Amino acid sequence: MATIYDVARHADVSVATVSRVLNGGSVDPVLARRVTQAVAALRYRPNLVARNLRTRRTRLWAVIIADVRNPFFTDMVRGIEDVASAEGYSVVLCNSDEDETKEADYIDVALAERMAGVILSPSSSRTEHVDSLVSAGCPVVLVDRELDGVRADAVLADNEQGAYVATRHLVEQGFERIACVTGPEEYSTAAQRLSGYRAALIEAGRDVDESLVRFADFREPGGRAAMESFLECPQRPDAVFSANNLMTLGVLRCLADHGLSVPDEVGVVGFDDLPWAELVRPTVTTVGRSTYDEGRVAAEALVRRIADPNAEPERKVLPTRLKVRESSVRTSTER
Amino acid sequence: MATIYDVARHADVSVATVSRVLNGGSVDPVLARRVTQAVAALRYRPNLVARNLRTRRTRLWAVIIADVRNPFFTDMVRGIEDVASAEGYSVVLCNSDEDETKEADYIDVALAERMAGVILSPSSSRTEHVDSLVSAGCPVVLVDRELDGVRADAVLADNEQGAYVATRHLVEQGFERIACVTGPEEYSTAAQRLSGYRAALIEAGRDVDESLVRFADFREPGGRAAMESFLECPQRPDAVFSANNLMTLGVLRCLADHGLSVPDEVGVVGFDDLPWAELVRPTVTTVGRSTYDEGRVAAEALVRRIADPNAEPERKVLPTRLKVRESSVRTSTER
DNA sequence: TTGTAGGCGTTATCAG
DNA sequence: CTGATAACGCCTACAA
Repeated sequence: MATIYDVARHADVSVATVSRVLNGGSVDPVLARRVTQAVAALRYRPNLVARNLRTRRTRLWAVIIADVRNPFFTDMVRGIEDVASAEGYSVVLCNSDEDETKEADYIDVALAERMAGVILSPSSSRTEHVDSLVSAGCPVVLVDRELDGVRADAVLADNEQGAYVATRHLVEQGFERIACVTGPEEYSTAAQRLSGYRAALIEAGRDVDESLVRFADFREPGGRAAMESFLECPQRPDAVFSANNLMTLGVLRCLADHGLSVPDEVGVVGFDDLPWAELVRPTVTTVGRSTYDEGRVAAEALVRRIADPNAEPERKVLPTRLKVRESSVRTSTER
Repeated sequence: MATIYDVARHADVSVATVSRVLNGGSVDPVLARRVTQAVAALRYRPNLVARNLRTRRTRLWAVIIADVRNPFFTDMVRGIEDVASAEGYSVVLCNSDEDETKEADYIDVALAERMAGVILSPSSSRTEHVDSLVSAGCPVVLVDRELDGVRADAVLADNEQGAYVATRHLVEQGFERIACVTGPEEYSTAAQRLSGYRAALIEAGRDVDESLVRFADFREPGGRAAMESFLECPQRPDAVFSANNLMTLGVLRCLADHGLSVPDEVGVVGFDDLPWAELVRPTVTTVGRSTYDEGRVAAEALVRRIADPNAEPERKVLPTRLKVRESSVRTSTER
């Protein structure tokens, strides 16, 4: 593979001149043309590794997400990519798979490869890995999930409000025993969505029955298992609020397996959109959010952070919107 | 950020010794311990950019996929990641978004960053970008889609066979006018699946009506539009074979919008699994494949290719399996 | 076993 | 404007 020296020799100029035409310094048009031709002739491509070493920076962002199979994250990535590409960065996606160890590994790579910035949706409540990014001076933006005590920008959904509205909707529909399947207790999203659920029940003058709450794993099998366990209760719930899309899928599967009709026997509302929410019968009521925008806003925050490493961290909360569909609406003759 | 020189000074040894304890050379235990302590004290992390430059290699794989929002690709990535991590590589995911330009950009990055290898599902039939990888000596494995005239390993599904079985199934179910929505004409997968569809019709003694074939884009809106156009035909089809998962989603949406019942008015079979195939009513008949294995096999091929850059390229074809569900099965009293 | 020194491919500084 | 040359941080002969 040709180096800048080969090009210089071929064009009969110095490496400095080659570097200048490559990076836009001022250089005699005649020499510039010779260089350009040599570059083409030798199929020369600058070695970014060397350039990165010399300039001590990179044009790469690491986006470390908790689950590539979750449409929420992949949709969000689109928003990130668009901003990144407009700003001249390339995005590499890393899938931590809700695994703290993998997350730590990718953070190490991002740090060791001196990536220009990191957008992270943490897969653990341990702050040490993120702290290592922050303290190393690597620009980092948290997305979707926040971390207590970490001085970093964060872009989040209005989890509590979204869960509150969803639960209140179930109350208004006349459901009596409303259960909640939330995520791992240590995740901010799980806690906030649970908290919104509780707030709605309390506001309605109901007492919060802790036996109707499950902490699952934000994945499909977890949602399914949680629903399964509800069905074994002596007093089975007549409605469920599920705190993310994948678990909603599991809840619906479980209900289908048991031949329970939705919403007549069990009403369902899920946090996060589902690409197929309107295809399922019944269609699924969801708490939607502007996923693409969450990505875009996070990317813009990263751009700002890179430009000004010492700026005060910002915490941006984006609104959610309840999309009422069939799974939560009782037919009027019911009850 | 500390360098290897800082560590050497702190431990009162030479940089060579530090390097040796870091990379496993033989070194006096006493010195080794001093080094380890210095590393910890200074929070030293080797600069991979410098290491990569010096060793002229990387422990990074680029996985360039055509669509992060397609569950097929993200599932496949899991298979790749597992092998990569076992072999000591890190995987960075790049989303070309079915866009030839983005794909070219990511290929450039992979090349310029001197990544150890690339797994690619091409977003175009142009071979020049892939050729630039191959001719630069970068190990590359094609996955899902193959490219004519490119000397690279490829891991594929048995597209023709899968499409053939799917279509034959529709024939056997008594559907008369079976349509096909395939992908962009230049993609091997689109062509092979169309070819399997045709083969089944011909075998059944039917003539292939080209007005029942659409070349869409492998995305949801494309599938929807294609189905829409079928419905405007004077002789509307009574069944559809859709050549990928996202387009199947679009087809189903279109059918639902028009209030057409599946499978009684229109039978549906889709290539690729759908995570929610069994949740939709009716459940969806699909041509499933072992997605995780495709990723695993591709990764293993890459490992082999890295070990032996001059090995003869291999072309691996993995089987598919028809999963018959409700969307393609006519009730016996029908017709 | 240990240390010295050269070089990986660029960019940046400084004379000319 | 152009061209030598010194870093960037690390690994690795080679010599001790």
